[in-house]
Order: sequence, then C-alpha cells, then structure tokens
Amino acid sequence: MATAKKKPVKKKPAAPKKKTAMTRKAKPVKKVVKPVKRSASGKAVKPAAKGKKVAARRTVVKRAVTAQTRVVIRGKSAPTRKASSPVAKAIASKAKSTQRTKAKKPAPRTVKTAAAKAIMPAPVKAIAPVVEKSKAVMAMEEKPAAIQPTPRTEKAGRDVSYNPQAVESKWQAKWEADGLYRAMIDNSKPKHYALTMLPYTSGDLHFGHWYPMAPSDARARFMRMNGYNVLFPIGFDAFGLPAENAAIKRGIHPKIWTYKNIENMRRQLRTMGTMFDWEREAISADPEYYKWTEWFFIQLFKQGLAYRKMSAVDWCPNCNTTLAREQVWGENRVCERCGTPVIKKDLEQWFFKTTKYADELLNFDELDWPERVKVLQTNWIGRSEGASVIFKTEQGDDIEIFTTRPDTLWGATFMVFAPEHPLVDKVTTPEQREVVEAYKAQAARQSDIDREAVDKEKTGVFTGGYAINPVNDARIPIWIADYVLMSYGTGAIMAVPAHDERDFAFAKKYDLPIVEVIRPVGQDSILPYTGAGVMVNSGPFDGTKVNTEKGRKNPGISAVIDWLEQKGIGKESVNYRYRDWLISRQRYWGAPIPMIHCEKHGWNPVPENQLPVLLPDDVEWKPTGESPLKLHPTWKNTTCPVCGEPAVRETDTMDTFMCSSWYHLRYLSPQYDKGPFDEAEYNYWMPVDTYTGGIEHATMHLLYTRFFHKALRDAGIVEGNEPMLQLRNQGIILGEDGDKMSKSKGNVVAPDELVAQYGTDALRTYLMFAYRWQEGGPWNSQGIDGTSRWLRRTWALFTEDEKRPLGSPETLKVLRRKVHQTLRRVTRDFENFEFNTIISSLMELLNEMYKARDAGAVGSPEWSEAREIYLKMLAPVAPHIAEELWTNQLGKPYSIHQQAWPKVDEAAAKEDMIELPVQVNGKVRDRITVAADASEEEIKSAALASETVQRYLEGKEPKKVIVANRRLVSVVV
RNA sequence: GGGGCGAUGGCGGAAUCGGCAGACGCAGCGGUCUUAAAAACCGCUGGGCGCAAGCCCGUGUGGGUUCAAGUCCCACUCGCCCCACCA
Repeated sequence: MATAKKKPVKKKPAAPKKKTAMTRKAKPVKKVVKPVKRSASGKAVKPAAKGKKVAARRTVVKRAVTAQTRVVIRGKSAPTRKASSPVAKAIASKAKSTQRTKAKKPAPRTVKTAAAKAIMPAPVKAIAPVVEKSKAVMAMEEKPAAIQPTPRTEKAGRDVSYNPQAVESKWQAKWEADGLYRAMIDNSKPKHYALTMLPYTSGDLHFGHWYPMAPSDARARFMRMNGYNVLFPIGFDAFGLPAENAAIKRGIHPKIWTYKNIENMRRQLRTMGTMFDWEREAISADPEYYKWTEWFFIQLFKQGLAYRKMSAVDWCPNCNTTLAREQVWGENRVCERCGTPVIKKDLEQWFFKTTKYADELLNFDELDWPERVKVLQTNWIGRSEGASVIFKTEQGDDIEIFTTRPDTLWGATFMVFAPEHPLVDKVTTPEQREVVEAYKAQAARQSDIDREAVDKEKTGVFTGGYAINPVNDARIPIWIADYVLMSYGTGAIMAVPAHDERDFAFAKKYDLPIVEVIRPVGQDSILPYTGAGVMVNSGPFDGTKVNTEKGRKNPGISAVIDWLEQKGIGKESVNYRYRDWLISRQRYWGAPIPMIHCEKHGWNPVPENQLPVLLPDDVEWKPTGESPLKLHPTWKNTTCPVCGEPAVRETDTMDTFMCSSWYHLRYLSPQYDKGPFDEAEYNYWMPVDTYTGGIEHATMHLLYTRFFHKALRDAGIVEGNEPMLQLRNQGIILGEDGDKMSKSKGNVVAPDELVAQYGTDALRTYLMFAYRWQEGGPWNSQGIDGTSRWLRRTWALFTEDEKRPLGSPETLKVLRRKVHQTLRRVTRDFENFEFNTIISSLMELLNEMYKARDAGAVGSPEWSEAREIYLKMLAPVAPHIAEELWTNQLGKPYSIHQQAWPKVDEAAAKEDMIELPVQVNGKVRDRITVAADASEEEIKSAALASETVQRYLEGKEPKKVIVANRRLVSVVV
C-alpha cells in the first residue's frame, strides 16, 4: 500500500522484526464475549451490550413517602454537583449533611512518601504485596525482576517509582523470548484474524503508523482475552516508486535502502508493544514472496484476466521517462522530480480485467464495512444504466453511442465525437479537413486538466459529415469537441440540446437546432436530465412527450429500449466509469511481470517451475529514460517456452498494489514454498475478521484486493466471496497547527521522542483517548500529560501498601457496583472500536478506587476484585504497566495477557436506588430518589410529593404526569 | 454540478432507545506542601443576573413534531472529503 492516487507519495509505517523462539500455546481462556455472530446475509451482528445509565447522583434522604418508596429530595444546603460519585455518596450519607463536603475529602496523605520510600530502596527483586504472597513467590522464577526505581525520582512524590521505559523494555523482551504472541492453529478455539494495513518501507515510523496500529493492537488483545485464537501479523510493503526515487536521490541501491529501512522500522515497531507475531512477517520484495506475486499474475493470465493494450501514460519529456499517476503533481500536472509539464504518450501495457467484476464489486452484502467506503467504491465504479444505440454515418459506418436517456433519442439534433474518435478522419469532408486537423492538434496538446475544466467554454468544429438518427432518419451534423472524452463511453455522443446542459450550451454557441422531447414540469413528471435550456425552464409542460414516434405518447425508458431492440437499432446497456487496472510500470523496483515474448508465438507465461523471475541486482537503476531492466545486457534474453527459440522477457514490473492485494494470504505461511500459502492455515484463519487502516485506500487497495480475491476464487485458489469481512477506518492525526504533518512544514511529531519521554503505554493510551478514532484530529502536545498522569496514578495506587481501617459495607458495595458497570461499558466499547471512552471509563474507575481506598476498602475481597478487573481492562490498552502490576504487585501468574476477560456481574452492577429528575413543563425543577424497583405509581406519587413540584403546581391538578422509562418524570401543568 | 460526512465550553471530546447537556481529560484560576520551583495533592471552571436561595439563556441558523429534541422531520449556513463536460 505504497501510494495513494493523486497525492504525493504516501509512506506507510513499518514494524520491527524479531524471531521468537518459543511456541508455547496460550492457555485456553474462558470465553466471555461471544464470537461475532453472522447473520444469514453475512453481516456481523453486534452483540447487544447496552447498559442502563448508571448513577444515582447526590442523594440525601429527606423523608420517606411510602414504606416501599423512599423518596429523597435534595437538601436545601445542597452539596456541589461534583461531589457526586457513589463512593462519595456513601461517605457523605454517613456524615452530617452540613459536613458532607468535608467528609468526601480523602484523609491527609501522610503515608504517601513513606509508601514510596518503602518501594524505592528495594533491590532488583519485587516485593510483592502481602496478598497472595506465596503465589507471587512461585511466579518469581518465571518473571523478570520488578522494576527498580530510578535515582532521579527519589525526592519526588509517591508515584515516582514508575519508570515506564524500564517496565516496557523489560516486558517486551520477556514476551518476545517466551513467544507469548505466537499464533498457531488451535481447533479448540474460535479464530480471529485481525489485520492492520501493512506499512510501506519509507524508513521511519511516525504517527501515521501508530494511530491505526496501537488501537488495533488493543482490540486484538481484547479479543484474545475473550477466548479467541488471535492472529495479528505484520509485514512490509517494500516494492515501489518511493523506494526507487529515494534511492535515486541518495545514490543507494533501492534494495539496500529498503532493507535498511525495514531494520529500523522493526526496531521502532517493537517499541510500540504490539502483539505482532513476528514469525509470520512477510516482505513483498523478498524473492520468496514475489515468486508468488508472479505466480498469481500467471493464474490471472490463464483466466483470461490479463491482457495487453495500447494506453496513454504520463510522460516527462525532460526526464525522458514515464511517470505513475501519483508522480504527476498539482493542478498543472508537472513531473515530481523536475517540474516539467507532463505529456501523454501511447505505450503498450498490461491490464487486469477488473471491469469483469464491476457488478459483483458493487455488492457489499457480506461486508460489515463503513458506509463511506461503500459509497466511495460505488461511485468509483460508477455504474450507469441505459442503452447503446447505433447511428450510421452517411457512408454507412456504425457509430455506437451510450445514453442513459434513450427516450430523448428523438431530440438528437447533432452528434459530437471526441477529437481522437477513429471515425473522425473518415467523416471529415475536404473543405473541413484543415480546421478539423487544427482542432485535433490543439486538443492533443491540452492537458487533461484544461480539457476537463467544467467552467471552460465549449469549443468544437464541424466535420462536414452527417449521421442518420435511427429513430426518425433525421440527417444530423457530426461535430468534434473536446468536451466529449474518448475515455468514457464510446467517445461519441448523440447531442440532445433540449435536455442536456452541455449540449444546450454547444447548440446555442454554434446555432444548432433544438428539438424538445419531454415536456414535464409538474411534480409527477419525468424531469429532463438537468435544468438545462430555455425550453425546460419556460414550459408549459403537460407531462407528455412531444416529437416522439407516432403513437408513443409516453414512452418510458424501458419501453423505448424494448422498442429499440425490436427495431434492431439498439439494446439495453450498462456503462461503467471503472477502468481496467493498468499494472505495468516502466520501473526497476517491483516484481517482474513473468511473461516472455517470442516472434512466432507471441506472449507466453514463464513456466511455473522457473519462478521466480528474479530481479537482477546489477542494473543501472538511475534514471536514463529507459526501463532499467530493458537496458540490462543479458537479463531480458531467454527462450520461448513454446518453441525454445530465443525470446525476450517483459521488462516492465508490476504495480505494487499487486503485491499488497494478497499479503494477508502470505502472512498465513510466509515460509511456505509449495504454494502462495499453506491450505491448512488458510482454512483455519481466513477470511480476515477485522481489517483496520486508512480510508485513503477505499478506491485503490481495498478495491484491488476484493477484485483479486474474486479472481482467485474463480480460479479455484481461494474460497468465499470476500477477503475481509469487517473494515474499520481511523482518521488522521494532524500537526499541532491543524495542518497535515509534513517535514517541510516542520510540524511532524516523532513517536520515538515521545516514547523516550513518556513511555509507550502513555502514548498508546493517549492516541486512543484523545480523539474519536474514526475522526482523528490535531496533535496536542500537552494532552499526553493526561494519560501519563493517569498511568502514574495507577502505579501509585497499586504500589501503595498502607493498611487502613475497613470501611462500611456500603463503601464496598458501591465500589463493586462501579467496577462492574465500568466492565460492562468497556466491554461494549471494545466491541465497537470506541477507544476514547474505554480510557475515560478506566480513568473514572481509578478515581472511584482512590475514593474507595480513602473510605476503607483496602484489604477487602471487593478491593482485590477491583484491582484485578481494573488491570485486566487496562491490559489491552497499556500492556506493559498492566503486566508489571499484575505479576509483581498483585503477585498473579504471568501473563496477564493470557487471562480471561472478566465477566460482568449484572446483579452487582445494578443500582438499588435511582435518582430521577422531575420536570415541570419541560424544565428540570427537582430530583427524587426512589428504589430501583419502584413502580410507576410510586414514582409518580413521589414526584408529586416534592415541595418544589407542589410550588409549581400552585394547588392545581397536573394535566399529565409521565414516567419515562424510569429515567425521568415529566409533570405537565 | 453530483454525492458523502460533519458542526456540542478556551481545546479534545461524553451523552447507549427522544429523557438531568458538557462525563473523562487538557488548558486556566485559587489553595496545600516546599527556602523556591517542579512534581504531587485539594477545590473551582458553559454564559448572564444574584449576598444567597435561585432564575434566565445555551449543542451552527430558521422553522416543525413532542410532555420532553444535541438526538427525529423540513429548509438553510459553514467546514472537510470523494467524484465530475460521465453522455
């Protein structure tokens, strides 16, 4: 996924690589979340994970109304709104109401420094908390030493023993040594193939890589804790123009440049703390990989899906070389390297017949993909239905046109050809020859941009020739004009100036006749194409058609098509904007196209047992104006697979999108040499369950890979209709100034530096917390302090071992309720890719835990449970600190990442008192607190008993009292 | 020109089914600790009026539906993205 269309080269992230030795299987984990269910249509069905809104807020018992319904009305000296957590309430309710605010304040923290000191002097080994000490000791052999506080922290507060970099590098090394993230086939578990778009080997890992990958990793970890056998692989998109250009610029061989970058990117990726299975790494520039890219080309060729044809490519006359579309920059379409305006040049090229699958690609029934991507693909394919109709030249040649409105055929008063149309020369009369030639030459010189500018005044010239309109035998003039494009439809149109803006403008300018066909203006009428033309706007319209075939007052489009077919002058037809995929690149750094050309036998594939066609290292890859492979002295010479006579190889290479169309298959078995993938692995892991990456690939990679899969399906190589069932796109992180990050603007933020400063866990969680993941937004350099602080507070709470007197049962109950409510929400949010609220929920829970600690929860079973569940929820998002606290502070068995996701205790999560706002005439005037199971009647009478409500009633009877779903009472006066 | 998405405090964002707008965090202000600073901790923080209780206003604009609208409907404005002489 190297490049995106029309834009300057995009770089993709890279991942570090390290082979891990051990392949210990993950212990089976109790399944908590059900596998994603699929409905008959194949759509993923989201588990309904709705939680009721929690949270009774301030509750001060004032008086009971009935025995069953205790009604609580806010006291007059109401506490501030913020003092409203359940724990705080619990505390508050014990205190006198006037002292409430004070009571909520934590006890002075005289202990904190002491607690910190107790940890600090500890040598390498961890001092596990009292709880479960024996287990901790047992686990000691397995786990690395607890992190030693760093000297610089000595003077600081109680949290300072947290050294994220030390924690992180320690566990990264341990996980890797243990092969903790090896993904092996295991038929006893449901599988989950989580895929994130592979990085391009641009050399540096930046936010464009972190932003999609870190949350994807968190979700993959979540799925794993939920009992799935998760495959989360990584690799490198290593072929392509950016590498070649960078290499040219620096004078380094593209291969050396690329593989050096991969080294660096692996190192950087490792610091991210992802659960990538490095054993499955695949690199598209490895011969073991591109052997199969070539093999796939041959399979498509055998399917009749690869063909050659002449095509106009972008050509830089200064560099004397072809350019890819993305190398043509800006509105002026200049060469990215030298700034010279690019021209078109005809070359023979290889194409894949993607259009064969156009209709099937429009079908998204089996896909849980964002609506936006589906719309983009649908528009890109651009299907239009209509008819193709044959007009004739006066000399008798057929002119095929496509129209979406065959019912307006009777209004066709002239025809327009694209200047490049093959019949132009033939219809042009001698008198018009000179002007026609001049116009053609001028059109050829114009750039696409000029030519396609909508606001440009239309120009054209008369050819002198005439055509016959087949529906009424009218003799109509043939013009050429550059507003008709050879690349869309048939390159010729019938012009119906009465009902088409463009035709209308042209007819007005050159004084051509206008014949009205449709005259509808009422709302039920069939409207003309556009609002074009005087006739359309001036009416009157009677909803009928005029000037059509006799006896056909109201021929609808389909009726006209039937009629055309009967008459043999036209047929139903579908036209697409979508083009076949041009895969030839006149470049060196790509997979060779494995084809051989023989004078006698034409083009034939390289025999499969001779694959791969290796890319030679000794080429002149600096720009010379010719394809580097073509200039190699010997490489292209070979023999014809049919006759054995001397023949030449294709010297073009493949578009890198070809490589990335199947990388998800290579991950299955990157070392496999008997085929592109091991079938056993395919059968277990495919299709991809969750695919994450940028939306910029909507009409490129994501369309190519779907095409590829369908073509392979028809070749009997893969199964199923779609390669990736669920797709989720992240947004883009902009620079702090709100602009796109770019070196030239100097607004690039480097993840490496932030990891050095804050640690990976803080950066990962900040990226999840700060934005809606699908939206992205500008970087905020201060924001990361928030998650950094949160993790330090987490560390502080978990490393503190001070004992306090046990608090009330209510305190513990409230804590437990909050824990399970948070768990319910976090579970749901993980399922829905809502990472920002996962983090905020965990922050809230931590805040509650602090309050519970101050209220005397420490030492209780509820406290232990809260700590365990908190860490398990933390584990996917901040894997390192969670592991450290789990194994070395709680003394639990390594690894937290092999633990089962906790289960919500719905009974514990349930509120027993609920607070309802009471509205009078739509405005909140009071709040009442009732038992959660109070009946509607009880709630009503409680609401009416409120002094405030009574005051607003002024003694009158309420018109209406509505209890809305136990969430609010509405009194209408 | 066509299509899509979006608009909530100083900022990022919450708000699950039409039911307490502003959760959580950043920034800011005040305080504790400190020789000092940093860190940490505590409190405040949409706007207006008010000593207070409280009242009024408030989710881009204007209408509408409803007991109730950030959320639904209609018409706009602005922003971003995609496609575009597409026949």
